[in-house]
Amino acid sequence: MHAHPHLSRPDFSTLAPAEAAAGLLDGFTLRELPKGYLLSTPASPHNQVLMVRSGRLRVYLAGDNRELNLSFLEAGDIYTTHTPTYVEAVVSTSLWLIDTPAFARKLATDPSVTPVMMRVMGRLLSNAVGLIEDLAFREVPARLARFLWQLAERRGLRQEHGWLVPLDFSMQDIASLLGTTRQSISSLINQWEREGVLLRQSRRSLLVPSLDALKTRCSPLP
Amino acid sequence: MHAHPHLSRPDFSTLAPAEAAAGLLDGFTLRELPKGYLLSTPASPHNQVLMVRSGRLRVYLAGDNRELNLSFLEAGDIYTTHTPTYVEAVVSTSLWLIDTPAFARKLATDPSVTPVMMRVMGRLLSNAVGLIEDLAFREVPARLARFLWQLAERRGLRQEHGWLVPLDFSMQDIASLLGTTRQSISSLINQWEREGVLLRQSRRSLLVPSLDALKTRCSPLP
DNA sequence: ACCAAAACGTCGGCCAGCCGACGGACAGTC
DNA sequence: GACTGTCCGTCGGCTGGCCGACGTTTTGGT
Repeated sequence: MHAHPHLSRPDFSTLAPAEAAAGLLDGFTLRELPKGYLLSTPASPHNQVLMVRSGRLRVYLAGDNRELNLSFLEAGDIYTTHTPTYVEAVVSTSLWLIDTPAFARKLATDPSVTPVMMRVMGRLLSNAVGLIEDLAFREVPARLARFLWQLAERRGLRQEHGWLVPLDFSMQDIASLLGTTRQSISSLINQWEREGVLLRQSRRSLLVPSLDALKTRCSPLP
Repeated sequence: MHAHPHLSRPDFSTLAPAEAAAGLLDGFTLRELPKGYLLSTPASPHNQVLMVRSGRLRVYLAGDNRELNLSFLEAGDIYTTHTPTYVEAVVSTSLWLIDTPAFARKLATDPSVTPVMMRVMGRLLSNAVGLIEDLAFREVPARLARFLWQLAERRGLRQEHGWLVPLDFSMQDIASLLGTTRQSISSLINQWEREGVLLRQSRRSLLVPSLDALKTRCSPLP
């Protein structure tokens, strides 16, 4: 199994602190984006490389009256607009930016940046492939189960009666991440709550008594 | 508009002949694969970088009794198994291979390889995003129209009564590229033939009288 | 020329899930 | 407290296209 788009963070443990502080961000400019700002569209001419300092970006594709979220980027996340997507600040966000020509020069002079960049692109690729697998092979319930399961694995807090899973996405957000509709997600979650797989804690968190119950729902129809 | 997976070729015009001959392939080993050989699976432990010399590779994902082709690789194509896919020789194939650790060393010592690799990964990413758009936003007829249209753009030969489009894929191959079934493709092609959009020339080529007829079928429902 | 295997054409049943619609529950804000 | 915007729950109708099935055509091997 490999990672889901929206849950993976860059692997900074492999980045020497000196690099992170000194080399890597040379040449980047710091920018503040207001909430709702559209940083990039598929049509925009020049690519760039960015790293989020604080806030939250949404990376998405848009089709005929429908949107598909590829990923949400938060503090520390790196992204490159090599690929034709929309990038939008969902809250006020500050980030470091550089455009591709400048970054290419940087790559040429400082070879230590290359492995970082390869990892970033590799991760983007894995995310994309994961989404393709979801869309092509899995039904909506399996996608949601996988999503929640991974969220619990990564962000869940062990509690007395299960895992407390923080959920700072609206149902519309989740639907767009999984390539389905708000209604389908809403119905599923409520059904699962009736079945005892989930307990709604607050508005923005779930309690999952047993991860196994989720895991069994990850496969098509056993 | 951006490229479809299965139709793009690497841009060697940007590669100085000296590089192509001398630097790039240093450290690669030449291998011959028999027809049907499975070079790589999602489970296989170590990644590699490869370039096809002759023959044909199929890159695909497998799900529950279903397969999805990401791409077919032919002479000159470069690929990296950074991402968990199956790679299989559909005919007897010869290729240059190197594994990632060795390639990483190469990248570190010879910075001129970096841009080539970035382009390759960028292309893979664009292909993946294109597929996601297909699966998420477009219905099957639109996917097929787009596929044929791009094939005609790239490989089509101008003829007296239209474009002659070579088609060295079986219908099953096309279906798997577009994330649908053999039956749907078969029905569509025959229907379009009845409507005069297509003429079957030989078994492995089509004659398209007007590309516009295809183009109008690329959008959902106008 | 022959036969097996692969590829193609077509039909109908069936269902996941999209879509529109509408009402209720929560914030904030004035 | 009323006013407004965003989010959530639920229902039913409708449909794209998957699936199984079966017959026909083409290919390739010996």
